[in-house]
Amino acid sequence: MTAAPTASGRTDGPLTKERVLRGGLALADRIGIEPFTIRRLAAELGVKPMTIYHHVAGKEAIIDGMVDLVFAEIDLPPTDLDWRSAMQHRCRSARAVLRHHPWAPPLMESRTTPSPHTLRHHEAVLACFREAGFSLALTAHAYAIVDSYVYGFALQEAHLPFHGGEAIGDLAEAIVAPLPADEYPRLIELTRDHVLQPGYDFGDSFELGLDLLLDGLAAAASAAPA
Amino acid sequence: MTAAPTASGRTDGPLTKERVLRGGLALADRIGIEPFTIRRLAAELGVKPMTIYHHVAGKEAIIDGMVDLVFAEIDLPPTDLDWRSAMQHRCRSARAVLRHHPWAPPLMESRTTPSPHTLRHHEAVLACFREAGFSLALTAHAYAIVDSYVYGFALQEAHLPFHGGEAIGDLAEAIVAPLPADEYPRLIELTRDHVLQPGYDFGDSFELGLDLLLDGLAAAASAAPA
DNA sequence: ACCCTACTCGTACTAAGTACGATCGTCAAG
DNA sequence: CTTGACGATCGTACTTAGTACGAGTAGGGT
Repeated sequence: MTAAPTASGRTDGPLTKERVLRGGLALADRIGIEPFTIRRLAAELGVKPMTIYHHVAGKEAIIDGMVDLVFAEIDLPPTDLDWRSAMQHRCRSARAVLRHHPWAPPLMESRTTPSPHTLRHHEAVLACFREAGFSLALTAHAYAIVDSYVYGFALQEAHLPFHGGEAIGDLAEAIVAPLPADEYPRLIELTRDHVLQPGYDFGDSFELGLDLLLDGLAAAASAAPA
Repeated sequence: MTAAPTASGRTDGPLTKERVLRGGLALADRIGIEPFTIRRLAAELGVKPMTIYHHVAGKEAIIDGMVDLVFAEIDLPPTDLDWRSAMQHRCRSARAVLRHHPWAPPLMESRTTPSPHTLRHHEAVLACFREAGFSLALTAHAYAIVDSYVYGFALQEAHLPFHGGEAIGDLAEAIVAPLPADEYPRLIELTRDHVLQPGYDFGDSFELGLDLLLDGLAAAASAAPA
């Protein structure tokens, strides 16, 4: 057992599971999940590939651990707010976190072995709904609906080749330009007259959709309370 | 020699791009996208691996083509319905299609080279909103929001190890049983008293969430028309 | 008969995951 | 100080996968 794993920002010393996972997170953030390999992670950590296998069971275990670290970054719904504000905070946090880990969204729902932070997160979200008076059935619906939206939005955002409303022109232009204008008029119209206009930001849609869902859930909850 | 070269009964004739893609679709539906390999696809098609490369550019091109086939299966919003019914129909169709191709959701948004059916689909969706009087800005929002929800829901559904409300018990039980009851009370409560109850179906949440979004968009559209 | 073209495939190179066993640093017991 | 045990590290090599290269083969047109 490795002693003294206390320091969080330590870069030297013996390799630990912690350092493997944090290194993996940094590497995936930098190069994405597809070219993420054990060999590259080993290079990132300054060790040889097989060294890693003495701290984790394999690549899958590394991915599992990295996903759990991502869940750990997402704020839980604050317990001192009304449920709507709390969920809004949690969903905004999730989106912000997932923007920094674009590789994560497709993986977060595909892990079948639950990890501690993941479980704690789900527990807190469920508690938020239940303590607001949501029935079990409505809680299950709300849980599925809100997560679908947040992950789906994050998934789309992750695959956009631009961020924050700049540098969008190149790609959108490159995609739309060669299209026959008479075949895809709406697509071209939207791109040229809206997406390519200054100030456009795909992410602006997030708040609107989240508001629609939370408003709708609030109405459903008051229509059929516990 | 071109006729029936192999013993196992499969469609004969020379290999075509069409047959490669359809075979890939069938293979991915059967085994998933992770173990999907050129060699396995070749075996599925009754051919040697390198033969495939004379019909498609590479594995990426195969995935692109398969994703486009999936888009082709999704109904376009019918033009003879009001926009809300049309979008509802399109979204239900999308969900139904994606349930048959659980590997597809994470890939459908990551293709940067648009294919014909994909473009036609997006064009039709945009036309549905625009012809209903949605402004460009609201159309962009609606497009992002609805797709986030549909893909996110499909993504979750794809990773559930059960379908249609049966056989859920084994896994849910196996996951929840070893959890400390005092640490995750809400999680256990929801699982035991709702998810494991007869008649529960995760997919039932889809309609509710879709209704909330479409209702909200309708309100937004009438509040701020063209 | 001859060649052109399309189609198929054998061989082999590269990259990646990882099992096996050797090496090495460290430290307690003698 | 020596010794031996143990955990961390790594060299080597096996396996699977994508795919480049070029050889064989079958029809079809001249």
